[in-house]
This record gives sequence, C-alpha cells and structure tokens, in this order.
Amino acid sequence: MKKKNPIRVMLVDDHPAFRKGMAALLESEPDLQVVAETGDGRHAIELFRQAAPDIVLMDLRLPGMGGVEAIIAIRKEFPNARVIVLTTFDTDEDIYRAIQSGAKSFLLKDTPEDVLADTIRAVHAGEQKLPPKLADRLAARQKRAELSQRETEVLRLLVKGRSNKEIASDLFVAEDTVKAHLKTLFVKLHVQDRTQAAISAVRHGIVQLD
Amino acid sequence: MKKKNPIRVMLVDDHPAFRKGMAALLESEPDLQVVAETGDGRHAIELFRQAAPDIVLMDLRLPGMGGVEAIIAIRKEFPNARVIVLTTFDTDEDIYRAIQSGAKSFLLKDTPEDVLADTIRAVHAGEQKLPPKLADRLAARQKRAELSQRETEVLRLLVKGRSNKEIASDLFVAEDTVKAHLKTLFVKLHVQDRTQAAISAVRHGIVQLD
DNA sequence: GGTTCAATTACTCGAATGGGTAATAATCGA
DNA sequence: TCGATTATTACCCATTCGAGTAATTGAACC
Repeated sequence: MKKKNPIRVMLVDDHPAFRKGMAALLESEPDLQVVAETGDGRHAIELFRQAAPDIVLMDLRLPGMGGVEAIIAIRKEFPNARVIVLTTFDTDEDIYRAIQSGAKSFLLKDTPEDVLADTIRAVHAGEQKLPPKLADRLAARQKRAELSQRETEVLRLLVKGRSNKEIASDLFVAEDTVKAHLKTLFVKLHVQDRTQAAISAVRHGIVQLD
Repeated sequence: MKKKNPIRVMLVDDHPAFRKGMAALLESEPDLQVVAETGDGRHAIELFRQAAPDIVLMDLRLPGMGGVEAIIAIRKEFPNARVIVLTTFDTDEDIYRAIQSGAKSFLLKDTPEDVLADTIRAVHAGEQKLPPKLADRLAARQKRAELSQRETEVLRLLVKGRSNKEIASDLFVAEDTVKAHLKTLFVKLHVQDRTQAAISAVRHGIVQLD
C-alpha cells in the first residue's frame, strides 16, 4: 500500500539493468515511487516536464548529453528541481561540477540502500546532504585554485603528450608563453613537473582521458 | 514456465541494485535462471562450489578480491567454469587480463539485453565470444610488447610522479639504469617521453590511478 | 655450451624542461 | 579610474631528460 503522497522519483542512468534494480529497490520503500526513467540526458529534460518528479537520480556519464549539462538544463527551466547525482565516477572535479550545477547531493552507486532512501527523503525535505567522505573531497576541490581558460587548454594539451614547443604552435603563441602558463599550473596544482601535472589533471578529473 | 534445463547463472557484482536489475532481466528469458549472487570476490568462490552454475557473470572491480583473481581461483578449482566478465571498465589491459585468466567473454554493462542473453547462450554452448569492438582492443593489447617486471615497477613510480633520480633511489639502482628501462619503455609503449608514457600507462590500465 | 633476454651500469651530447625575474597590454570589477 | 587578474613574451641559467652506443652479469631455454 502506497501512502497518499509518495515521493515521486525519476531515474536517469544509461544502464537498463541498473535502472530496473534501482527502481525495484526504491519501490520497496512505501513512501517512494519511481514515476519515470530514461538512459538519455536530453530525453531526461522533456521527461521531467511530463512527469514533474520530486527527485531526480542522475548519473553523470550519459550518452549524448552529460549529466551535469542535463542538471543545468533542468534547473534552468525548473529552479526548484531536486537532483541527486548517483554515479560510479567520483573525481573531485565531478563532485564540484555537480554541486555547482545545482545538485543537492552526490552519492556513489555502491551506496547502501537505506542511506540512499534517507538521502532522497532528506533532499525532498529541502536539505542538501553529502556523505562525509565526499564532502571532504569537495572541500579539497574548493581549496584548489581555479584554473584560467588558457591554463586549462595548456593542461589539456599537456595530457595529450605534447611538448612545450608543440603546445605553443597549437595555440599560436611563443614557447615562453607556454612555459609561463606551466609555471602557474605547477603552483596551482601543487606539483613540480609536467608529468605530475598530467597525472594530477587526470586524477582530479580536470582533463578527461577519452 | 521454465524449461527443464535452464542455464544456471551466478552474478558477481558489488552493486546490489545492478544485481537485482540484472537478475530480473535474465529471469525474463525462459531459458536463463539466476541461481546465486554476491558482491564479494572471495565469497564468489565458495558460492560457486555450492551452486555449481553454468555461467558466471563477473564484475572486475570488487571489494576484497579483484575480479581477475576470483576468476583464476574459480578456474583453478573448476577448469570448466564458464565466466563472462561484465564491467564498466574496459582498458586494453583489463580485457587482456580477463581473457588471460580464462574468461570466455567480456561485455560492458551497457550491453543491450538481447546481446547479453545471446552471449550467455553462446558461451554456455562452448563458444568464446567477444564484441568486435572489444576484440579490436584485445588485438591492440596483444600487439603491444610485454613489459618486464622491472619495467612495470619503473612505470608505476613514473606515474607516481617521481624523477629518474628518485626512481633510482627507490629501487636502489643507478640513475642510468632507470634511464635504460625508460628507453625500452618508450619503445614498447610507442611514446616519446615520460609524460606520454605515464598517460599511456593510465589509459591502457597498466597502472591503476588509485 | 650457446643463445636469448632481463637487468645493470657507464659515458657523451644535445634538447627539453623548470626556476627566477620582469615587462607590456587587455580586461574587469570596484 | 585604479588595482587585480590574465595573457603574453623575453632572457638567463641550472637541471633533467632522452638518444646513441656499449659492456657485463645471470638466468632461462634448448
């Protein structure tokens, strides 16, 4: 028996099996109801319009549109939308971008069911809940200096394995300019050399390895 | 109605929701039956003894014991065990190690249900089936020269961001020795410098970024 | 016993990298 | 309009790195 006002949940995840299982888990809670599900970010937006869920459980890696963009798009149209990110990937940068984009919580897919249900209820009640572990990660990310546009480009090329000279010609600037950017990058990333910078960029999710 | 001799499947994956959903998907096929499931690699081994499944669907990232080790352990005791790897992670090295360890197939979690069911049937019939995309990846891995023990250690330290001098003192050898290893590493990995080598190691899954 | 391969070290040399310092121009928010 | 940030370039200098070449040792394999 459902209560009169169950919390209406929408699932966005590209694994059908996961959606199915998650739906079953959630439905076993008397106050939760799965009202919509999809594996596509773009589809999620129009589905939100139709289903008007109380809570969205959103994966980050989605075909077509990324999870963060989907959150931004939804919240642009529905500023009160309550989105919880539920994903396997958890770099500092992922967490940071998700929260920045307006997500109310961030959970990993191996989160115990009871914690998940509690988080859904808490977020539905208007709270913003983060597991302590991830909150620490977020704090770590916050402390890290913001990279400028140009620095990010240089870092991206660095991760592609390009030399200073190559990066310079890629960006149509002098090699000394690239060196200058690298110097500030090293400081901001707390590293000593380019290899550490490249690894750090990948580890923190600043640059994707795709 | 089940047939008299359904294919008995065991699920090993640390996400309860995924197990639940996958079980439901598989059970919807009349000739498939989920007879056991667990989220733990070590537990999988004794569960195999009890349940004697025809097919094991195995994730690679598991708490405690890794998926590859679990496959090896199972096949040591039951050389005829038919294991299909079902995972989100798909570096060349992952695929390679899985097949080396005796897995009969390797699928990604977003595999369409019908393909999955067909693969289970094919493997149960004794075939070794790989999606063309992953077969290519495996071929790419096969072409890559095997790294020696020492080279792998050097690469691991390189990915940790250590300099030649540091790697040398870590391994109690001369810096020239490290340089020599790096030279052969560059050739084997088809790269020009240490940064590319580090990225390549991570991208191919030779070194984990944990 | 010869061969192949991994591991080790050494030496040279040129190129790439990183640190320090500094100057200029543009943009931007207060 | 002033200070801050960003982007740009330049120069110097020490260190690190990478390529080439080569030799030795020990284990594994046949």
